[in-house]
Amino acid sequence: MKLEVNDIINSLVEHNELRITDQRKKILEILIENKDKHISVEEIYSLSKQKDNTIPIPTIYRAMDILEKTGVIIKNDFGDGFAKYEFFMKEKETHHHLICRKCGKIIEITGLLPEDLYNRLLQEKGFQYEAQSLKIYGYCKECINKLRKPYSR
Amino acid sequence: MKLEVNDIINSLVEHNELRITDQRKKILEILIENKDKHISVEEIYSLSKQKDNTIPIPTIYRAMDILEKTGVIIKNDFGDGFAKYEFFMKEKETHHHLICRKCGKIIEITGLLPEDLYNRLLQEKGFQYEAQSLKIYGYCKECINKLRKPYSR
DNA sequence: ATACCTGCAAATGCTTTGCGGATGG
DNA sequence: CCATCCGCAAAGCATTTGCAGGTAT
Repeated sequence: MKLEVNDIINSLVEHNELRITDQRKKILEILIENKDKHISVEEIYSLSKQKDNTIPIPTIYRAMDILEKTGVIIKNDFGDGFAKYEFFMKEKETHHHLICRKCGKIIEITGLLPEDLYNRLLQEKGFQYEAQSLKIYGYCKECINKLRKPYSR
Repeated sequence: MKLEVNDIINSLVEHNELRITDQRKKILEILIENKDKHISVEEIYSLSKQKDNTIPIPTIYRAMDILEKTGVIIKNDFGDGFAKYEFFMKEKETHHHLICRKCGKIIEITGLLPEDLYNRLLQEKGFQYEAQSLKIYGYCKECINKLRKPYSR
């Protein structure tokens, strides 16, 4: 764990002009400890508070911007008002997200898209999509039965 | 045009307990005039100002909430900070959205998903997705050549 | 009559910014 | 040494809400 943080940090320093500070190290630790989740700035803030020292919200935002630009994390906006971040693991299979409109639950899925979709979109539309950037909204198992559908033409 | 607005209004009144006001009529007109676009509250506000009377922003938001709940419009969050609305046309083929991360352009696509995906997700994940709710982020033709990709592990 | 709607101002809540002081390389 | 970063307070900005008066049905 500690090692992985340092690996990333060394790589960052090597390839970029950014500096390594205690705050950024701690943020990276928290991100790695939660690498299977989608975590918000608020949650990172709380977790830093539970550890020794608290990292102020603006500092976290600034760190997230840099980590995103350098490809260490992926920023997601699932429409619930909080940006969500996930640690990027190149080893992990490309996945996409199902988002429940009611409870906000995120379900990860793989193998959803046709194999040739990337090339098809590139050729037909000139559009080059990002891995993991696909989102589908709807309702999860638990929420399906709690719905009302008032009016439709 | 006028007719279509009135049809919708009559249908709304019939099936719901909501009231038809001049403001809501005007908003519906604007939505229909822009039925091929994705339009923001701010744009609706500007367009109402160009017509005879100006509809205040909070009134527009409240109308949009109701129109969305009743299925007349679809609300979209493309991640640029503004909710975007499109008039729902049942005649139109189900479409999805490609969103350019750089310029914000929206490209509509159809026939993207495998036919059986809806049932597969329902059975495998218990997830019931909304038609038209799929989004893929990436870069459009025009923006692809203006990019930099700094660091990747 | 009365439940619903409007319009103004003010509040919300996530995110960003300005700036003086601190610090990594 | 000095460019970058931190931390605090304050600002930004889309969206929401309270409330008093208005309107549709």
